[in-house]
Amino acid sequence: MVELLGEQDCCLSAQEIFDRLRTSGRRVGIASVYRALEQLSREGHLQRIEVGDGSSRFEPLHADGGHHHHLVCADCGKVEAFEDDDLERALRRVEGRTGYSVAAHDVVLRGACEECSAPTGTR
Amino acid sequence: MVELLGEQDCCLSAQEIFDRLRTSGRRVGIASVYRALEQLSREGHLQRIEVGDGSSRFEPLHADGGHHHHLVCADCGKVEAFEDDDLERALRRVEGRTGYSVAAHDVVLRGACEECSAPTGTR
DNA sequence: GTACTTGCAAATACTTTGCAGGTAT
DNA sequence: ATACCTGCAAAGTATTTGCAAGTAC
Repeated sequence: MVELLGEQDCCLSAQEIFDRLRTSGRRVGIASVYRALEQLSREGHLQRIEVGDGSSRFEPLHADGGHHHHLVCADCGKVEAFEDDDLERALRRVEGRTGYSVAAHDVVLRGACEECSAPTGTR
Repeated sequence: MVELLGEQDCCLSAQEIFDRLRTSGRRVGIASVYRALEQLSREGHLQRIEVGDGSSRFEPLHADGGHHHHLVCADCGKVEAFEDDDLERALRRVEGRTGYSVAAHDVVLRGACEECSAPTGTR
């Protein structure tokens, strides 16, 4: 299961992980998936992310420092990743001002994706 | 209930709203709270926010354009608001690049608040 | 044997829905 | 009367926990 997560580049929900493990033939229980996810995020290998679909998603924190945020289509539910150095810099500046020791940050942009926002006649 | 929400400057969970209404003597059901919240966010008066505590929070969108994000203490669960123009600018730039018509954005910083991160001996 | 991990089922938490009773028109 | 809104209780979904069985030492 750790291997499976490592292969993913973007966030997965617990249910998606469970389904993939099952499809790949492993007889696991959903409880073990949650247990593993909880442990891995406690250890700092995963970040828990909420995109507003009612469930948590989990994403591996790549050791190479690459770091991204999410873009969620309010219409079709698709989740995409993006990264932006300017944004990261602005975040770090804010974090410094807060008085908190900020351990993680999370940015979600919500809107209509190109397909879903295509004006009538474009397709 | 609309009045109650209007008085709040930061986000409340459905349960908190329910409790306040009950405390203030109104005999409402939790279902009506959820129904009102759903309607108000559909109409664009409220923004739904997830801070990772397992429940949704709702926050009035003030007509005056003031707009803030959230800082969550990973330890005690406290939620505070902050705003930063630089961050907003960076977000708008990213939004323009995405190809999405971004309707809302949401930033959550997670970490230990000043009290919870106080080094031993400071209290 | 003990200690640890696992899958299943039951329990819990948050949210939504069905429905009967109430109010307004 | 019809149409709409409400509270309660039941249902639904996501997540967590208890426990018996399995594995490693």
